[in-house]
Amino acid sequence: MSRRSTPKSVVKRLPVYLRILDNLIRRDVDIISSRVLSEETGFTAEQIRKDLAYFGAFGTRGTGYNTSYLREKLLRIIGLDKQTKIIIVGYGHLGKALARYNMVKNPYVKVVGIFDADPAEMGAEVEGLRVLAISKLPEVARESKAKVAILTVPAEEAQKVVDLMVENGITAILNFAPTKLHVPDHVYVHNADLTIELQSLIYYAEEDEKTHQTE
Amino acid sequence: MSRRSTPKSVVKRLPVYLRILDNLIRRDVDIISSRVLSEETGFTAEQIRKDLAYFGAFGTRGTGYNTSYLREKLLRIIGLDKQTKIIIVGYGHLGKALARYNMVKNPYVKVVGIFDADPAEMGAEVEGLRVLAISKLPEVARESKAKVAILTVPAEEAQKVVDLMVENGITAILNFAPTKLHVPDHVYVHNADLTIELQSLIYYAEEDEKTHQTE
DNA sequence: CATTGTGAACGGATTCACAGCC
DNA sequence: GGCTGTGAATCCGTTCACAATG
Repeated sequence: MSRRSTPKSVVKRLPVYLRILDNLIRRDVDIISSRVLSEETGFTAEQIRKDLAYFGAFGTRGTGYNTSYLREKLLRIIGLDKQTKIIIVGYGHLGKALARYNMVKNPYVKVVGIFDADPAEMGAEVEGLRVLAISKLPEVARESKAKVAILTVPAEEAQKVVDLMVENGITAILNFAPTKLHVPDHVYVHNADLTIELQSLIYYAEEDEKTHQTE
Repeated sequence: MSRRSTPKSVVKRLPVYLRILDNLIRRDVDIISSRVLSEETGFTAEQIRKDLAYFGAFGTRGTGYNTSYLREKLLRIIGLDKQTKIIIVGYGHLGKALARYNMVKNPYVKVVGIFDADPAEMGAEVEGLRVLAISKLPEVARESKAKVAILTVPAEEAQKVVDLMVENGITAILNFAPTKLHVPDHVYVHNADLTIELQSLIYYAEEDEKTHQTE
């Protein structure tokens, strides 16, 4: 299960499969074919089979995939089999929303620290967690051994905060700040600048093009 | 400037260029080379030249690109030369954040309607706009001629809301709901399920892989 | 016999290498 | 001389077609 070389395009689809499987299991569906998964996800059946085969042979020929078994495998592959600790830095509108968002209430993820530069927000209680000054980040990150961070600070402060995160063991960052982050090679950054997502959407707004759902 | 066939990969990068140009112009930089744009964006210089050349020859050989001129061109290409009207449906934590987010305060975009199913949220004032019942969506969408929508309702309600949007002229949707949307061919959906983005990030959290910033 | 798993073909996007131009 | 614009080569991901198998 070499993480090293998995195509990014595959990794992006794995959580989608997981979500569908969670739904199917909740509806007591035991077996699912790549064909039906295709209908639920919008990806082609071949692509789904290739994606899954990438990590091993999880299906049964002639039958399909066992939903619970596949779910276990996917949890393991993604790294959600144990609860992931994350920190949130930036407690503006977006940081607040994310802290309260379902994402963070689901069983796979646990927020272990929320930080902000603005003293006015400090001390606020969110889901039993106090908002702390950024100066407390090193302590919390090190003690919790959190590896994942969500960044929603203003662009001007982003790089400084990222340097601090990286120094203290963070290796994966979901970046909402509208700026390119510079990080060492072992750190993974996923940019999710919502302004940019909205602007590329606008490009398509006026035209009558084929539908292409993008993740 | 055929919108019809532009590669999606190119479209995703255009707003990034725009953001850099805005910054450069603010700092009174007149000329920029693809090399420097490359450093600012993380994309290769060749790729940037190809992307821009896709829409015409905007640069000057031996010199570079005029920042203001290129900005004008990009605004036109993306469709931001005139203010884009958008609606936001779903006024939970995330919808609230987005309504107040900078994205929406920037000059390119104007929110013309905010809707929610929950009467408790209705009537709330956001930036001079009242939160309305979803039953008012058709009227507002038609009168404003808005083409772009941001969707942050729960998964169960998403499809119903989308059908209503599409009936009333929406052609581009930024979907935060964790579900696949079914839309006619002329409607473009961009999925931005934050749970999924976080989960694919977690995949990378433990490994020591090369940095690959993704947009 | 239905459905998975996969080598081969294909196509789209990126990189290379250089011609064209200021 | 320096930087853009672009055809050719390459790389990577998707689709096709089918062999493998419960």
